[in-house]
Amino acid sequence: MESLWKAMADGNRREILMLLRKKKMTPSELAEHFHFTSPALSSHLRILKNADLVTEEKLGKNRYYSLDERKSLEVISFFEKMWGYNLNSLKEFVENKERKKKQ
Amino acid sequence: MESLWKAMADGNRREILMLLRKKKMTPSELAEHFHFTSPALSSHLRILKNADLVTEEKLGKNRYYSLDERKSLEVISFFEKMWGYNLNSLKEFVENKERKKKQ
DNA sequence: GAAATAATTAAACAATTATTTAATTGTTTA
DNA sequence: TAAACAATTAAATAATTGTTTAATTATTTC
Repeated sequence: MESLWKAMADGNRREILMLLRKKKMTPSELAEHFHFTSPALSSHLRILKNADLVTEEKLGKNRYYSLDERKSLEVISFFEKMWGYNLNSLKEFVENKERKKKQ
Repeated sequence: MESLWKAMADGNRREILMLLRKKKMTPSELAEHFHFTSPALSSHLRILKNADLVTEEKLGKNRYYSLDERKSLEVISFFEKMWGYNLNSLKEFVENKERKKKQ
């Protein structure tokens, strides 16, 4: 839990996660979107991996990183507990948003 | 958004938030649950306040801190966007959890 | 098997964040 | 109005995190 929050606390790392939403990517591909060196990127990816926010897959000389969905549930349930969102009010929240979208 | 994540990244601050779930509290009351000095506590409270996670209310020589619910929605919708939870799958997630609870 | 590529780890340095001690502000009450 | 209390701000120090350069590992290709 601790490592998850620390991992999310950095804006660059959140951006990496956003980039990984649609497809798995190698560090080289990711690097095109940032200004730091590859060791810096590597370090961010390791932090995300230790927090189970991404998974790593070796293929020849490339490594592919992709989003790991499991952790998001953990964070959402933390927020439920935190703000006294019981499940019903979270459901209401979702439904309200749906209503707004349709307008 | 940035300050929100930074604020949540610290375990002590998350604990403070947990303590504030049920009732508003003064720094002195909060201090009973922690080992750090009051300036340290003060600093954490300021960080939480700047992130709009708590509100402050002055009453005589006391100050009461309470949870500010608004921000939680912001984080939840970030997670929705991030993990491609569209609202329906979030609703499903909620409903699955409800089902499990009833068993 | 040498050269090129992809990515990492190690070590040093820079920057940020957290904690403490000391001093200060504002409020109550004797 | 002086003493006590609640909490804060300021300044210094300690601890953690992030970034860089340099060296290393693993894989492919010529």
